[in-house]
Amino acid sequence: MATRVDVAKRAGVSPTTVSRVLNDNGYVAQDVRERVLKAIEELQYVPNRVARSLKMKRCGQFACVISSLSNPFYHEVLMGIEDAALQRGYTFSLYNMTQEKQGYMKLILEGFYDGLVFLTPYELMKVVDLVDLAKRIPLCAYQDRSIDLGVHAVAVDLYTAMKRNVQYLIGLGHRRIVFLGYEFERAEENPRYMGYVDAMHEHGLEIDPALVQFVPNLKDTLTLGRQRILEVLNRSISFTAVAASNDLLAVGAMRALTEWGVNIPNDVSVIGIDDVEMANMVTPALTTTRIPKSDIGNELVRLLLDQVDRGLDIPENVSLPTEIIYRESTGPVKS
Amino acid sequence: MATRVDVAKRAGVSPTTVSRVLNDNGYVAQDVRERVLKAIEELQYVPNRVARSLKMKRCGQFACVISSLSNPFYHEVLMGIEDAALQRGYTFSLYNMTQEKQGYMKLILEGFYDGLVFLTPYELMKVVDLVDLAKRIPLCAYQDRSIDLGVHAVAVDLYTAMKRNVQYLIGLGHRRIVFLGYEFERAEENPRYMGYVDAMHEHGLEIDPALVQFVPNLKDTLTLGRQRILEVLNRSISFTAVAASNDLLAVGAMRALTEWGVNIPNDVSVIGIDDVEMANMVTPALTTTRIPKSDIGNELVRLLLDQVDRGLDIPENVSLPTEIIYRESTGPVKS
DNA sequence: TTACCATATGGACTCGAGTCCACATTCATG
DNA sequence: CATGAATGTGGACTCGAGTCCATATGGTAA
Repeated sequence: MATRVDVAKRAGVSPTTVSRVLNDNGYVAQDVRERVLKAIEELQYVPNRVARSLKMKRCGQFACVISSLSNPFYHEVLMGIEDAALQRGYTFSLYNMTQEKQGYMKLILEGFYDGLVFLTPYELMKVVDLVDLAKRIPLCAYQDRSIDLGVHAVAVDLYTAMKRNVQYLIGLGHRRIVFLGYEFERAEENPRYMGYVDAMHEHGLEIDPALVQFVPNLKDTLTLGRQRILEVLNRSISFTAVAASNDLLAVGAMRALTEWGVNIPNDVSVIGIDDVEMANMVTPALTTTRIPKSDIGNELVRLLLDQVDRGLDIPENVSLPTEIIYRESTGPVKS
Repeated sequence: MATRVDVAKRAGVSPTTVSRVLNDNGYVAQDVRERVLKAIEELQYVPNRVARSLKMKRCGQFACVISSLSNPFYHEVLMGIEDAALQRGYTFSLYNMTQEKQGYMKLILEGFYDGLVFLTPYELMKVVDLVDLAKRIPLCAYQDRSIDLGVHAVAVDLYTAMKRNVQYLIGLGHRRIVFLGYEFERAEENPRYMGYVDAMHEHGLEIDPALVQFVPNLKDTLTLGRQRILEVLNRSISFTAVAASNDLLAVGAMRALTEWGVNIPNDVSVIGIDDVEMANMVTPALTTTRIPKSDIGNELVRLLLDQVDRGLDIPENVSLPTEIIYRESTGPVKS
């Protein structure tokens, strides 16, 4: 690999001048500039980013920690991150981190990254201790809880999202609505569950424990959704709608219903949250609340670079809006 | 951030000694070692990987170029890559590259990566000119064609995979078998298509052009699969089985069949290739040929590090075995 | 003519860690 | 006791690029 010195020799100038040409600062005579550019061309010279990083104390790279590549929700977020990052000359590394694999945390602190994006469930953030980490490296996170993480964060208002979904179902005449979602240690930190509860209460509807189906926060979301609804069906609990916490759970629910010969949406309506690609693929197409996933990615990068460039210290919290996408899986209650 | 010099000062030794303690080479007195370790602990010192990389001309990182995160096939490959890489102390950056975004190629050559893994369709590899690129940086690729890329590559024998699938269908009594897959410029470079053709011919079956359904190599594989099969159904072309080139196409086909009220596998059998997670999620569960995806990731990393560590120059080609996973979407022809 | 400023170029130091070499010790062996 | 090997430590240079400062030339205004 050719270095700056090689280029300088070939062009008959000093390395300093080569730098000036490359970074376009300081004075360089036109003919010298051309000679240097020619030498660069001939030697196929590409400046060494490692050396540059050492000097500049900025390496133009950040790490992105996720915990499951197979969750399609994160794909679009990642695309948003990549777009925003590359646009500003940043690249990013992907860490597929789980509770067991935290050893890699140290790798991340080795100065190879200007910042860190956390795209993992809250459980993992808690274990890692984000606040402490943020003291050592610029950091931001996406989170789906209604709590203050104490670090720069992007969130969407899932409380409103779920509440709106349930209100919509109630508006269609549904009364026996199954909640399908994750269980948090503290219910009040669970925006989706609270949205469900409040929407029901505001319409004078009781919460029937039999209709509240919690699912552990594991990999196989689709299967888990199917299992919960199969159980409800097996226990002959009556219901006319399912409000799922995400699209994978909703699709799992749809699969269970289809297996039982239950028609969607004539017998039971199903609504999700996220609007992943699959939501528009299944039959019937899933009505769901769209989360602006690539916007989340963009905001995460913006928050990160704000810290890197301007050294912002006070944690900023961004909340992004959502909207219902009406498709075929929901309909009025048949009398 | 504390540096080696800070640690040295605090421990009352020279930076050289700190290096010796860290890398565990050369002689260090026991009490000195302990003092240094204590200083490291107190200062929360982490060696700077950028500086180390500059000196060592090895940065412990490679880039992985893919062209679609949403293709679930690559997830497991990526996991395999990550596992193998992190195990050897390497991290990797993800480049979600498309034909339009090749500008990033230059970023990759800036010495920030020890090697490059290509996980993209052949079309992109061709445009980028892998052979030329391989002269500048260690490189390896996963490919799904029966051609020699001229660089280190991992492949699976898709010809045999498809041929075995079709033979299996023929063994179940099927004669009118739809081929659903991508179209290559040269058919002889299309292992899946050739496998289909040869299996048919070996059983004395003609290739009916109406049964050969090519699909452009675009993002929305699932939808495209559905569309092709819907068209076959609309044109009242008779068939009793679909041999799809991958699981997404197969699932798309299943969706089309279900929409038409065609029973799987009683009326039509469907078989795929890949065995992505979704294959076991759909109803009925998809019979498919499993491709050892995480093994592919492992092999790719091995090939890459062989080059980095031992400077292997002669392109090595690895081929991995496959097997049929029998599930519910295939069955004998009903008379 | 002198003074000053814009233009143009190179020297030398720096970033943080690795490493060769020089220089002290200490210890065992002939 | 002398010699050499094993042990222990630090100085100085290096990796490749950025940048401050010194220097040189040309031009213009006082």
